[in-house]
Amino acid sequence: MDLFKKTGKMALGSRLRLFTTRITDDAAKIYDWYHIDFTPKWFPVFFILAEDVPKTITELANEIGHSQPSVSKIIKEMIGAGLVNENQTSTDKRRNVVALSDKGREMSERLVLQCADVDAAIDGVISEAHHNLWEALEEWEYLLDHKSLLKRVQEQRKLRERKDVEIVEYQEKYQGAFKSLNEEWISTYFEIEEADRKALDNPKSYILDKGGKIFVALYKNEPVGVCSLIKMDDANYEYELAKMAVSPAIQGKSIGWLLGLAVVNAAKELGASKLYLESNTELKPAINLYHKLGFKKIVNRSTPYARCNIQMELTLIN
Amino acid sequence: MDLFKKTGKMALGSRLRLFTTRITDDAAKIYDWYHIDFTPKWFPVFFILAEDVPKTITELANEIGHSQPSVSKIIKEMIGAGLVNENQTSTDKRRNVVALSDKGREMSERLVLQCADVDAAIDGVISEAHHNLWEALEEWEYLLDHKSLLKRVQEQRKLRERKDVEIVEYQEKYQGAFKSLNEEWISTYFEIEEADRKALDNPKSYILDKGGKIFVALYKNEPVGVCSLIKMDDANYEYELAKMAVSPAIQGKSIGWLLGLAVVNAAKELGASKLYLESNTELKPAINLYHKLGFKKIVNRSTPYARCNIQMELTLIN
DNA sequence: TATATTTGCATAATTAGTTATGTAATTAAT
DNA sequence: ATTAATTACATAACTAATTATGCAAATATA
Repeated sequence: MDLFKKTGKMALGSRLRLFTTRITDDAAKIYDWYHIDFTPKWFPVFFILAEDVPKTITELANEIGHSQPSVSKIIKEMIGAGLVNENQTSTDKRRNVVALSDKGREMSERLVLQCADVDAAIDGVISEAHHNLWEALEEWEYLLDHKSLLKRVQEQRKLRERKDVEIVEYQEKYQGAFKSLNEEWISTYFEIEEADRKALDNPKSYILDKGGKIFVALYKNEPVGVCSLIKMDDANYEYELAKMAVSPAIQGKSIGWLLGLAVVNAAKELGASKLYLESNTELKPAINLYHKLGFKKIVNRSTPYARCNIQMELTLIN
Repeated sequence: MDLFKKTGKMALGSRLRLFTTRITDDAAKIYDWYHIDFTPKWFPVFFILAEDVPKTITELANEIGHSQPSVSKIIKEMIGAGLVNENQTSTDKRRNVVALSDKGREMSERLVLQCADVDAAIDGVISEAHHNLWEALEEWEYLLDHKSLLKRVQEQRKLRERKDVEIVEYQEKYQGAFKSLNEEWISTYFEIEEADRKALDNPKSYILDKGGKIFVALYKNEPVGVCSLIKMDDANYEYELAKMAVSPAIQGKSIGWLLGLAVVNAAKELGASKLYLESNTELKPAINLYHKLGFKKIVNRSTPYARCNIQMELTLIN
């Protein structure tokens, strides 16, 4: 298929499907040529039963990796072909214990030679090829058991998007973004308070000049998130993490996490021993993020914000 | 799947099927995760249309290697999803020319990033694996185009069966087989004649002592075929190939061919320049075999056998 | 020009699997 | 000893492909 040279690996599934039908079609022809009245799809079930241990439908399904109804149907067909007997003795009347019939056992013997020929033929292809398909399948099964394709794609996306994300220090030109990003989420969930307005309108005098810091997350060079480290006027805490805001349009790119890390690192560099924050339990993703950053809930602090119903701290052991 | 360690390569088809569904299921989850309303089975058709050249149903089917009804259905679904427009201008009213809609083109752009991530993820698996699945598939497609799996299995069977076949020179103990194998086919098609009886009862005096040879084909050490090289008493021909008989139970194992070769080679070794035989056109497989050995039909020879209606010769250019 | 053949496609029926569902038999829990 | 939960399995409905079939349009042929 020339197509797959162009599509890239995205079409792996399609390519596999096409290839699989090709192999299965040939398998059917092979049974035919050996004058063996047999269907490729019976093979896995038949193979297990050829070990001559009676099995239930469900046991067979588990061993061959099919669904139970699939085995149910296959067994029905094989009974029709006289290869299998059902309802072998069992005290449990729910179970349908099946085993090869005499005709089945006889067919099993006849299949041995065919199996040997097919095995040799496939080994032939393998030896002609540079890349071993059989081994590759085994490896892929193992690797995907370990980490699914979905998971791997998710990681790739993160990796790609991280490349587009940059955390920079505040500059005058980001004042608009600093204000609007914060106003967006505050007004969505709560009311904007006087304390907010002061800080958002005058970040320089209210945050930076007092010894705080503001970080801006740029996505493709556009500001999409902000977070500040605010110097506190308190005996217990020197710094507060506050005014964290990420554009809702750009969720799932770890921007909150990166901003949080930047603030925590800045606090460490400034020699802070603890970091404080206040928030609201309604904001579940935010609380989750704070937990991930290592913050723990504390109690009994006063706050100028009405919306605050949870307070947290992070101990920075340098 | 542990099963496949036991079954051997015979279960390649089953293994591939299982693996394919696994990949396809994950692919569906991936589209989902990207919030793209798309089905893996649309991908090949979509990919072709994304080149922005309108195509007919049949053209698409050929390019992606599906049947025409399959594409017909896929297109119907994609029209339903608003990704494709049908009945683009065509003078030929049978043709259904389809192309991406604006929504389809937009989706194509969104898919680019996802494709890149999937590609990278699959490349990741490939780099973790020792055997390259993608390359292996490409090689197998090529190798099976060149020679099908069926053909390869047929060859393996021949090879296996040849190992059980041995051509040996006549010994006294094979006299019974020499007689009965010949009597079997002669009496099936014709009458046993006096000339037959003499040679079959006394191979030593009638064939060997006159400077001829007899070869016996053993299958698993049992005599299943015979053929003789008989010294002739004729100005034109020194040797005749005769009394070729193969047990009907053991057809298709090239035993006739091997016996014929043995006789021809013996004739060459004895320095014969031509080899003669007579037969009956009723015996089509035999005549075919003689042709394959290089014999050509000749005319106007007398023969002691009533059943003979064709005569052939082989020129042995050493 | 009329007729036969070929082509393009939709629709129907089939295949080999899947989930979803219902029911009887068994086991666990009160 | 009931009742609730679980289990084993068959059956039904769905899925993504396939072949088979039929019909209209276009092309070739007489």
